Amino acid sequence: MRTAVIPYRFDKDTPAGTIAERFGALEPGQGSGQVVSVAGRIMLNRPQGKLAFATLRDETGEVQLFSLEASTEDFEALTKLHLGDWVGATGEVVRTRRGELSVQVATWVLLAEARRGFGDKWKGVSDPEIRYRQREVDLWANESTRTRLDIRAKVLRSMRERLWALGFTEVETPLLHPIPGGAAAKPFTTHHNALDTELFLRVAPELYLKRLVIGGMEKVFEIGRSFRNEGISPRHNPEFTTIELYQAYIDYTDLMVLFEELVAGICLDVLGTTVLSYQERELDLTPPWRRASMWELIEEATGTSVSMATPIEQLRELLVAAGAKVDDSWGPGRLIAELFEETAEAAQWAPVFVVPYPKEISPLSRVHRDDAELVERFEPIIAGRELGNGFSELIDPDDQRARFEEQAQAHASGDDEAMLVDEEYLRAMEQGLPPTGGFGLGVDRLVMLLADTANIREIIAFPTLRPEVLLRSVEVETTEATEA
RNA sequence: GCGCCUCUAGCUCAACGGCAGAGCAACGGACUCUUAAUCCGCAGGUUUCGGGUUCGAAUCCCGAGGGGCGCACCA
Repeated sequence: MRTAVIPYRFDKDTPAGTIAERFGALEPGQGSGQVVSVAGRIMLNRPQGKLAFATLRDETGEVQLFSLEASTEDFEALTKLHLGDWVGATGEVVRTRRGELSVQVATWVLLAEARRGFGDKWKGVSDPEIRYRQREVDLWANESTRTRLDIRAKVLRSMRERLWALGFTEVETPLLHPIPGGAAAKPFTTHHNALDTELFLRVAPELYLKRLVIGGMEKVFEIGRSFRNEGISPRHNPEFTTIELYQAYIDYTDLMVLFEELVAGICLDVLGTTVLSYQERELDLTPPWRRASMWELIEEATGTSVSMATPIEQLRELLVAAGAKVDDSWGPGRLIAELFEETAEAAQWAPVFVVPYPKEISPLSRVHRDDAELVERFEPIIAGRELGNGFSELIDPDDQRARFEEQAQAHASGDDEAMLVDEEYLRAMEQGLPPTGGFGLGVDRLVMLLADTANIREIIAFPTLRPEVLLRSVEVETTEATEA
């Protein structure tokens, strides 16, 4: 290995991927007279006696390095580079006799050594253990990994640009909450030493965002992480990204339009079409999406007609017949919602807004203007999965207090996902929340659709895994010796 | 949390009750137009770990650990 000191900077002036476009007209065996500096990783190395070929890859693409013992500095060392080593190289752009556009290296410098390599040079790395735990390896070994992360970045960018264009203000609210609120979920718990107080990682930003609306921010959104202390699955990561959006003076019908337009618009920005292929099946996101009630969809799926007026015993029987558990405390609303999830939800492929929702399972939604048992809430279902949740916000502080108290009672009797009474939020509501519509959207789920992945880990750079146990005793001894 | 599947060289994989192997990477060498270059040579392993059955275990059984999938829960 070369003993030269690794430089602190390198004047890279040409992305590898731009060379083909700029110098495509060169004939085989011809030089361009143009000297460029490229930098990246050695992906393949083909020394051939007194000349050598190597494939250099950077973020933009690949280019061949062509070296000659007679004219390339430190030729011997160049031919001994390892796959994965970072190098910077400077030389004329030429096309070799065999027709490959190349940088004919005059000078070069090692920028980093790859001591570990990147797996099989042809097959790469496929072991999920390595792919998820050592994403840096996966990113280099598998091009599609980079593509998926790029799609995620484009989704976030498009989302922001579209909302900015609509006049929304992006805000940030606390991740550390004194009371977990805004969603039915088990929180992570932590502790602040100086305040000597228990804090929770947020399960949803909802309540803080509505307080900003109370404070006069009429159109706000937040894109960020929430945390739920629940199971991990191909569709669930303990930390996940959502966008929540609130706009004063609009209701749930306006929200559905906003939602479908936003999702379809993002899809158009990222993929150039609103008709995509997901898991080898066509999925058309072109608005408007269907609006349908739970009972309508249940009837379609099962042939059985149900409604909020169906006798509770019958609903219980149907749910048991569908193979689900039934809790005695559940009213008709919860039973119908469970029945829907059990029998009809997974079958919804094309986008559909399930609307309205039972009041019983919606502690933050405003009562439906036409039916006291319902709320003005919807959930968009795409490819069998909930993509989000939205509603006309509950604005009456007295009603909100009553709903919180119901939740707190459920919590006290063992439902550890039920909410608690949030006095801070109730006080804020008493300042006056105008009629407001708000929705949340699972960003990871949306990215999964656009990136065509069935597993959420594929579109999260570093998904949550059980911590790795590395044997470090030798390093610890070294450290102690140094300190002593 | 429960169920099913899986774990062999750095990577990708064979061997499936009878001497643990190949390709790539690595290491040494040859080669003046290669494209997963080619050729010669060399090295690489507590078969995830711990028990058990057996004359003999990577292989069969039990347990532990990591991972994947399904269920549950949700976005």
